[in-house]
Amino acid sequence: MSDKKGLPKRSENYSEWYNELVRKADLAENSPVRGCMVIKPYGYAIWEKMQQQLDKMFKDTGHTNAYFPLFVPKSFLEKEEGHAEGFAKECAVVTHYRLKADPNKKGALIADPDSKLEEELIVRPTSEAVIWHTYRSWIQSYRDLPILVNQWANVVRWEMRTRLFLRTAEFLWQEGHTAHASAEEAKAETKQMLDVYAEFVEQYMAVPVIKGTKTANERFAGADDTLCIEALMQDGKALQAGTSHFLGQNFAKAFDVKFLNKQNQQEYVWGTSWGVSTRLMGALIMAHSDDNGLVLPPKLAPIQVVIVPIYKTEEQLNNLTETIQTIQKELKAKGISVKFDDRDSLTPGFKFADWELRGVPVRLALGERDLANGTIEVSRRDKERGEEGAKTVESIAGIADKIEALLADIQVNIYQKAHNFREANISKVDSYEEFKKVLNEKGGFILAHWDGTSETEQKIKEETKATIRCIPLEMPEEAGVCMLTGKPSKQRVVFAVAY
RNA sequence: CGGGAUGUAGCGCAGUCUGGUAGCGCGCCACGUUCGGGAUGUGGAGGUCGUGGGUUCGAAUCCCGCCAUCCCGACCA
Repeated sequence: MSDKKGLPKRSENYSEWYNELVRKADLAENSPVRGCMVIKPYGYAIWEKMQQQLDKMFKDTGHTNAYFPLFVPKSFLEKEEGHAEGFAKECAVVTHYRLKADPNKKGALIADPDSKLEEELIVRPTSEAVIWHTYRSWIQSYRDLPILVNQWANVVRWEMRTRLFLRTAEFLWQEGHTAHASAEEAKAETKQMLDVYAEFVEQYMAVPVIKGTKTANERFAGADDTLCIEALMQDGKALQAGTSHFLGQNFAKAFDVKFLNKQNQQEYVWGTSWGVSTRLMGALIMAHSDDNGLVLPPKLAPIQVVIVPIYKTEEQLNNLTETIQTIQKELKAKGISVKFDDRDSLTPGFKFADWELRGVPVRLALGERDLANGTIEVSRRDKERGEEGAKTVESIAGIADKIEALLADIQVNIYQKAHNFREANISKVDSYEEFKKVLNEKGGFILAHWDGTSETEQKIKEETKATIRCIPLEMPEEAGVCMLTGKPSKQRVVFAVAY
């Protein structure tokens, strides 16, 4: 037993635990380019599962995929004022299209001064600008609407401080961009996609979220309204898991996108955009994992069941292999992904720890003893080592049905644990003193009254680092007074320190 | 962009003060013994000491410049 191979404890250093976990579970690593990451095969497999499910949900709600270019002419970005201001400080800019040998230094390359671009190209920080420019030529009549398009892409935002998955300079995401003939329809779309995100995060990632509206301060640059889902991490900090924006007619006006309505009148198009990114990976990791490693919900685990044979001789392995392959076949028939870990030269103990680290929901261990008894050892990852029910011995007969049920149970249990944690970490406070105290000692979501002004929000942020995560959609109205200014308030809002 | 620190084997580090054959742990390769919770022994491979210059008989070590990275702040849907 050496703890050199173990993770730091969450309780001792949460952020170091996170960093090490991402690395040790083979999810991602830092790249030679500052702020950018290499997503490793195992991490990418999880992202692919997320993509597949989300993509299905988008298509089920009538959307289709398309692809727009990586580069945005600078002039496009200038068109929507709020949008330009919001992103200008973090853009990668392409100025040249050719390299040449450096005359002053052998073997070195420089940007060829003769290849300077007439107009600089911006690596997209988001695609509203290119897409609305394109929509201009796609839309003439109300008959061309709505346009319901999504794209899977990478974007670049030159962040000062980055962390694997949570904030990287380049990240993968999807961005939906829709165009509608009326404000009502666009608003309904905005809400619909928020609901899709919430369903995905809760049902598949097993992470409970609060749906809400962003305050003006936190709103997307160029939107009239931003809806979001907010999740709570195990260290008491909030993570914005997805956003859906009602763009009003802002981009239509900036890019002159009009349509002729049924009354034969020109009208500006109404827009929405919505996105989730590889940051969801961060949410998934932080919401469920423990000091032994990753804990993955079965619905998103690339490997749902791993089988570890326990043997001494090659002959013993051969005896086990037959039974294991039968079990493997039965599980696969049920659509369960199974890995038979027959790596020689690694001890069972090492494999147990290794698969725990990688978050595989169910582990089966089979040895000679089991074979003689017709049994198999079943371990569930959602319970900690030694916890009641973490490990059981089951009969091999009918094992596939049991595992299928177990996977479903794990999915529910993981959600329930995260939900219980969040409920235990939502506090209602009525004074600023209490607010600061709870924030310091406990963290989590804090429900408090706020007078609705940006000044108050700003002041609280400066003094406590907590921001208004959202004005919740599904919480009863309640009269009260702002905890800072004492002015009247009709509803509590959600405060938290955020990632 | 301010403050602090660090660049030595794939990874983590010692060696630098006081210049003199480049080391340790993990990992890797081979073979043996192991194998029901992170095994172990023996042998082996692997290094432009970030980079450019200077001082010196001799530089990882001293001096100057540059580059890069990390941490704290500022910044951040």
